[in-house]
Amino acid sequence: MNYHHGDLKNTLIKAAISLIAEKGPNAISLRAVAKRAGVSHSAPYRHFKDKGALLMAIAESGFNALATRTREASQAFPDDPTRQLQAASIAYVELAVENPEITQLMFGGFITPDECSGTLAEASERAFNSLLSLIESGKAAAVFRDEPTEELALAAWSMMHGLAMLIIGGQLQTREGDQCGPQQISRSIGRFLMEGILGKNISFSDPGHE
Amino acid sequence: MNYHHGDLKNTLIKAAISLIAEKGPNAISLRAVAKRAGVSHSAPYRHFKDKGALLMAIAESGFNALATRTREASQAFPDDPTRQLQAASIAYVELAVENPEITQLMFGGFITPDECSGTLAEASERAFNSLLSLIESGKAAAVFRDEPTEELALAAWSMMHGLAMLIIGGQLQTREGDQCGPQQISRSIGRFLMEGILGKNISFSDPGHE
DNA sequence: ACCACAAGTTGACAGTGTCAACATTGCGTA
DNA sequence: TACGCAATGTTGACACTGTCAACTTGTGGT
Repeated sequence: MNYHHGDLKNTLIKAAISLIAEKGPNAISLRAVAKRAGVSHSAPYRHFKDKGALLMAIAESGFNALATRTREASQAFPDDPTRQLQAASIAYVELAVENPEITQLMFGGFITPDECSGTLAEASERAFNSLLSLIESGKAAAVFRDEPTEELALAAWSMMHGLAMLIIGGQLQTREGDQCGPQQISRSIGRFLMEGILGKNISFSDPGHE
Repeated sequence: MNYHHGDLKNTLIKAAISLIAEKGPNAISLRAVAKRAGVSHSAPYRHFKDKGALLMAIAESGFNALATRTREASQAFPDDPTRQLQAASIAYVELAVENPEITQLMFGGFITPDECSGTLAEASERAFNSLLSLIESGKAAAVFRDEPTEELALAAWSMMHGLAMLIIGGQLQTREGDQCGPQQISRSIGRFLMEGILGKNISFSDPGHE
């Protein structure tokens, strides 16, 4: 094949993602990634400063995926902040559970904050900002409680993030006997959050049926 | 010194903990641990099958610490399930934030579930069971809502776990400008959970003052 | 006293991240 | 068209890591 690959950077990222999905984020080697990409062991250094830089690029794509997926989910319910929040919450947990290793890469401490590139922080920022504006519109519509937006948003984020991490970490395997899938679990525990946010008893029902 | 160290196992664990606290859980080497313990590079293999076995022992001690600390915190408020839950929640987040690297070790996917020793699962189980009984007593006292205990417990656990993980991961560094400490954040977002669990507006106030 | 066994050491091996030196290509410029 | 340079990929090397086999040194039970 060509001496010059042409699009090695993205090929490396994809190879790394597939390897991470197989062996976990801490068990992959740069050399194995290069081999899977069909390239020599130190070719990656022409595109990434470090092994960490490659992992950061993957984490960044993960944050972008999270941002777009939650945004899309909430956009399915215009003018209904409650369902928007429900849908975004469920989408968050679902995406995380579908890609456990990448989620661990994003949040598990593999990337130190000081070497965190600006674009990564931006992607994370975007995801949180869309949640903030969602909460804002809910408050504006007098559907959500009149509390500090950051606190409401952080409460929702924390709960869904924690649920996702516990599922991924296998902490809920034995208990909660009927492993009823992330959707059901999200809904069943999201009720309590919703009631706290709304200030009244509302069911955290299936947002998939209109 | 003695050729036979006497208590090398615990010495290794302590050395590993101190190294993890310095360099993070994925950056430590078994050889560095051995060196810090003042022992040869493959001495650890007389006490741990693997590098993973050492990490698992540390994680297990972490789960035990979490279990005892949350239990102690809740025991400070006998016959007041609400404050018990508050205190346990805050203690959970505080301990996690005080030991970020070990928490990442425990929940960040460094230990695969299949190689998870039974004693580790037990320690994790104990922590969750004490939360379950806490919720139960709250329901029995007609203070908590009459909902499935597992769901209530999971809701509380998820929120505090997620908050801890977000803080540790540095995701809340830039936003939430006044980094007012884990206690304050726990309280401010725990309010919404409490209202959902209690079914009425109650302040998630400082449990430290009686 | 002695000896089996636990506990620690040494040396080796394959992998890993990383870098320096070298090879190959494609593109802009003369 | 020919040239030369920068970008891209390769090879070889180095220190470090996890792990194992072989060896050494203590220690407790008979």
